[in-house]
Amino acid sequence: MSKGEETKRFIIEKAAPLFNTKGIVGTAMSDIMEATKLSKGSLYVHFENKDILAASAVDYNMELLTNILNKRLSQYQTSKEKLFAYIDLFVDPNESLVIGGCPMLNFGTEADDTNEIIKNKVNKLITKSQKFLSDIIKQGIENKEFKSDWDNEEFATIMFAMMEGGILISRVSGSKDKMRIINANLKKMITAQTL
Amino acid sequence: MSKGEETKRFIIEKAAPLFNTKGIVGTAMSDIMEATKLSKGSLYVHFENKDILAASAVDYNMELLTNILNKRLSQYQTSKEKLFAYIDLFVDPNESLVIGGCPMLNFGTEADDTNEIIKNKVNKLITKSQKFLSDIIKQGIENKEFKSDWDNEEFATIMFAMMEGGILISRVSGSKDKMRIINANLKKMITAQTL
DNA sequence: TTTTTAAATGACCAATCGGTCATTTTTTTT
DNA sequence: AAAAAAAATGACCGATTGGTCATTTAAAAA
Repeated sequence: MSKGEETKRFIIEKAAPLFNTKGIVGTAMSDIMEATKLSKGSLYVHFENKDILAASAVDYNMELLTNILNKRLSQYQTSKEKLFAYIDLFVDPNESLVIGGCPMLNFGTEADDTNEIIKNKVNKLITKSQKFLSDIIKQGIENKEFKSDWDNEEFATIMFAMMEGGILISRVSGSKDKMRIINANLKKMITAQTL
Repeated sequence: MSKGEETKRFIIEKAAPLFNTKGIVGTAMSDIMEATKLSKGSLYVHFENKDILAASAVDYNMELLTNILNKRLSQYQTSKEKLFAYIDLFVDPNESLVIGGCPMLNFGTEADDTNEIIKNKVNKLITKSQKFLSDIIKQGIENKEFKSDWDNEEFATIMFAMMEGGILISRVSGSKDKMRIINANLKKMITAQTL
């Protein structure tokens, strides 16, 4: 990796948690200068403007979440174990996998009415996340782990929505109480479909 | 209502949808000047600073949502009808009851890490919303509409989380497809508890 | 109707915003 | 080691930010 590529990556790594906690509009270039200890001119050597830097940071946050998820879930064998592990990864939204919380929730709500590019990025990851879940279930059905008539795509949507809603509640209340309820109920639903 | 009170209310009414769509940080006083056609000085006659105006606008958005909900649901008699009506009010998050979408979702995600005052306001309304739902269920149990062993508070949490998650998905995708799935499943869950 | 009080105005302020660029410093290539 | 290319700097820019205030205008009280 050349010096330039190294610096570019370094900037993204430092900027990503800022954007995810303070929002895109709420994060100033001066914030990133401070976090990186780089001059303003240096930031603009690597990024045309703030929007492009923000988009890179959004991508980074999303990749980070995806990578952590893939890594942790690869340890488990059965589909049920994977689903349970997925659920458990989000028990405490105040100890988030990614600094600032779920980037889909954060950037999705900020961008839905104001930033088409970011909105589309979020939409893609949400779709991908649901497919990720429905694929695990599909596999489980094929392996005779789950009932064959379980609607995998429907459950993936429900599970995803419940968890995002749970993250919102937990982050705002500062407590994981409600998330625990959601997690327990999701597991109950999965168990009900287990053979 | 005195002239002053009238203007103050007018400013809040015009500012509320701006804050709910563009966010608190993303809305400038100049935006509100344009929306109200009032001078900057006039805005500051009625509000000490932007934060206080924003807080008032957040309150207004929340009251608006609460009032619409109470009004629409008061038409229905049975608990099941009320729950179904509640669900149906949110089938299309892109035709939102309040301009800009759900204020709990919008302000909650913006404020959770940056604005304690707004975060607490959102937390209160989320708690209240869940109580609103669990009270309907409780009433239904007392009226022998629902099974007596149905955990009303748990279901209220699940239902609320699912709907907020569904709103996020629908707003970002621009389609109500996933919300339809969520709505149908919530109704199925309720029906399963109906005597 | 006169007096008092409140509301509205818009010029003005310092601070900060995103962004540029000539110059210097550091890497990389030759 | 010399030459060329890339990276880093920081002073500087115009525009916009939230906010103030003396002055004018309008509403409320006497």
